Amino acid sequence: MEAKIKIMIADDHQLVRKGFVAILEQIPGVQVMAEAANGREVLDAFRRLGRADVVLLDYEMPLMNGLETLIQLKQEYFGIKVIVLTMLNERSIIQGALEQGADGFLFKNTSVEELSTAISKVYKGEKYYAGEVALSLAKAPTASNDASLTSLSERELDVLKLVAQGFSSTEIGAQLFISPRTVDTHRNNLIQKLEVKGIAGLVQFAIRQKLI
Amino acid sequence: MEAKIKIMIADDHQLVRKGFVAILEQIPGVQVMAEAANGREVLDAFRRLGRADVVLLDYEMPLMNGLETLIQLKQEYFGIKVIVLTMLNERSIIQGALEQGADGFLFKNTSVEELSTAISKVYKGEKYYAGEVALSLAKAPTASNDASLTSLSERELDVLKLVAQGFSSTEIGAQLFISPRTVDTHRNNLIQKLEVKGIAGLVQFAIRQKLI
DNA sequence: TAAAAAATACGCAAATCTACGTAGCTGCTT
DNA sequence: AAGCAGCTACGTAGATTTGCGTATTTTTTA
Repeated sequence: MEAKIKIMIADDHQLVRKGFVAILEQIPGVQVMAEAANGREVLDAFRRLGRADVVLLDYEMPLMNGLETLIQLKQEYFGIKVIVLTMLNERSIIQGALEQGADGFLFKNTSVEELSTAISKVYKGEKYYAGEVALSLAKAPTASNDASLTSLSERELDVLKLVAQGFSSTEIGAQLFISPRTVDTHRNNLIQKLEVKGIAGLVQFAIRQKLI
Repeated sequence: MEAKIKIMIADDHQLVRKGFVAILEQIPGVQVMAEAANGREVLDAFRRLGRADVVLLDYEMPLMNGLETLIQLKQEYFGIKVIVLTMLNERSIIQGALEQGADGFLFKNTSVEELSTAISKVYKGEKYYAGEVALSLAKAPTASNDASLTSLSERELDVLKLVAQGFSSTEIGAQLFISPRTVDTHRNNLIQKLEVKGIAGLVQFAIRQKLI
């Protein structure tokens, strides 16, 4: 009999996480090695208990989200297999995960069978992406999805957050110790970069990116 | 030996739902009678399979969310016990559920033990609310939480939606066939009613209320 | 290292928003 | 019928946003 596939699970919602554990324990050939409520706990667990074969990462997590965790894991543990799970079908999430070398990508509305398939494939060194992944990537990337946060400068991010919180240019200038006119420039550049309409569009973007 | 508690589960994410099933099946005295991906499926299942003892409703669901389902169930099935589950710790959600007679209220980061406790208590006719519930309700309701949508007029809602989408007063006036000044008035009344700062605050409110 | 690109900062004018008021009209309740 | 709430409309004045330029500094790239 072969050794079981050692799995580590990260999801911030305890009930959901325990649910995953319960599901996985019903899959033969799989062994849940550890659980974590966020990315940091995953790294801690690796240091304490040694490496897992496959890591199941929920994307939406506090402290350290799925993408950040994926990057760290791939960097520190050569050959580690990671499957990213998410509830949100958003191009930016998918793209980020795939760029960082996620071995699998699934949505939370997939079946237990698909999860099982993904785990064994990924374990064998293959990739497994849910069908919706290709669909989402096929969609022409709009600036607001594509440019996303990475294309914004530090300063622009500062300004964006404050704008989205309802501060005026004058107030923001005072907080950042820059001229209100400079704040205007940043705001305008943001509006252009993100291809949105006015302050309202910026607030929408900020909220969707969970900046506020 | 007593009859098992018949439970119905509703959650739109298949993997999460299956996880709940797996968890519940490990709890003695409990029997999962049916699953549903949304509120409508719950009502269908009741009609097809008869009533469950306890219904576990995820709040966030498409087609018919937890609150709407709760209302329907309480209306059509006297004495039915319902536990509402959610990921979001938001006063409006909690308040709505309790007002509509939810017998239990839990967050998705509770433990399996607490879930088990809640189910058996609720089955016996008692109420079970997670500790955070009281905390959230204790927080003084701000206008933006309290006044919420109900205190806004139809026209104000129209204007709010358009403002949040980034249209200017002039554009909105053209769309609604009213003077831009009138749009200004509505916008200003909204800002006052909701006690928010400017357009940014309105957009935030609109998004949180899922108006856009 | 020089050229190019990006980030940062500021000016100006027109459009817009914001915060005050005022006021006629409609539909509903008392 | 009077009272009330909501919708509509307008005015003024100051603050703010927005669109369009320009310039300096920093970073990236060739």
